[in-house]
Amino acid sequence: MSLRHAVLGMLADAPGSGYDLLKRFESRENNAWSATQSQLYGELGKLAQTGLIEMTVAGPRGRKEYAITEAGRHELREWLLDPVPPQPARNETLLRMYFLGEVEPAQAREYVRRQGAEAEEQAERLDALDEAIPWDDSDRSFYGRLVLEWGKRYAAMQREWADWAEHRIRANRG
Amino acid sequence: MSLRHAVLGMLADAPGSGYDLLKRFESRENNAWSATQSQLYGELGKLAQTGLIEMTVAGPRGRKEYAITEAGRHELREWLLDPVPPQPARNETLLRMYFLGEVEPAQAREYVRRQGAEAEEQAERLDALDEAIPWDDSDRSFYGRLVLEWGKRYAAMQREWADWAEHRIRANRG
DNA sequence: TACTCCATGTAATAGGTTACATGATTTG
DNA sequence: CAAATCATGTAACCTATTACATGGAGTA
Repeated sequence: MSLRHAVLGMLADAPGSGYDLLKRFESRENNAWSATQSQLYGELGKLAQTGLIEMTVAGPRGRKEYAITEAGRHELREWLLDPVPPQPARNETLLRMYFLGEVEPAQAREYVRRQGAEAEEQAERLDALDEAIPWDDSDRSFYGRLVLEWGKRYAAMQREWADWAEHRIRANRG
Repeated sequence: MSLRHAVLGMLADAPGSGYDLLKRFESRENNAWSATQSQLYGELGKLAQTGLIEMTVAGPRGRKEYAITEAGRHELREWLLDPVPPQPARNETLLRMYFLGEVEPAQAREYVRRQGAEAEEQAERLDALDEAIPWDDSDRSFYGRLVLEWGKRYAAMQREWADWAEHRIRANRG
């Protein structure tokens, strides 16, 4: 149940409406978690009901701004220090790799090449993001940068692996 | 809907029962996809109903062995050559990173250190797996090895990142 | 005979996606 | 005033997890 905690964490950073959080999911948080609009509003309702967050400002157009409560902050800290349960791996790109013997080597190569190209694009997006964000000395910036660095390294690893794999397919399968 | 394709792919490799596939998920495929027993049996039923797989042998203890059909193989190939839709990122470990400002620097460091240790264990598991698997010249082995290499590089990247992050926290937060 | 492993299934619940529906406010 | 953006919500459906339930076959 991590959406719950993603929301708590974001509201611990700063209060906001469902609409606000949605945008935060689309930009920064993107790297680590995602949620649909539908899901978000539902979760905000549940969190408010259980008292982990509360509505603080009612704005125009039915805007509801929420803030984390003490109970919510407590829940967030508990979750942060919990041992992370092993995550069920779900990587569709990688899953397909297993079965590429079903298609022509040229198609397999093309598939891998494309993964590499996408990783490169991702690396560029992250570099741009890095330069666009006004980093400061806050915890938010500090830990955010660690996450961004993770993303960069992940993208680089994928690109290097794709290059390697492409050559191997050419050498061994044609 | 990738479980469907994971099952098709595994049955394209070799026929098997739900029980068999479950074990394959737990070992090799582990790196890329996972499924529970419950889900698997349900999916096998649906695939059989739509004719993408068929029961070929009824064994002892109600054992039902399935094989992929021509229609199933066709579906599998189509899926393999489809462009991979962007995957919703869901990485709980990374998600927590964003919010580590909520806890003491020492606790944050410990959290990151633990991630590094787990990555190292994973690397060791993969090395052991590599040596334990009787690789041959088949497509299955060939592409399986590419996936394994991906896993090794991923584990290495995580470990290096964790080391780096740990030092950074110590230097900047205490 | 007891234990382990093989083997399949269902029900309840939770989590996630897509589509539909509606309307206010701001800006050019 | 038209268009873009802000803003929330619901319903239907699909996917995934946990727990429960049952029993056959092989082996020490």
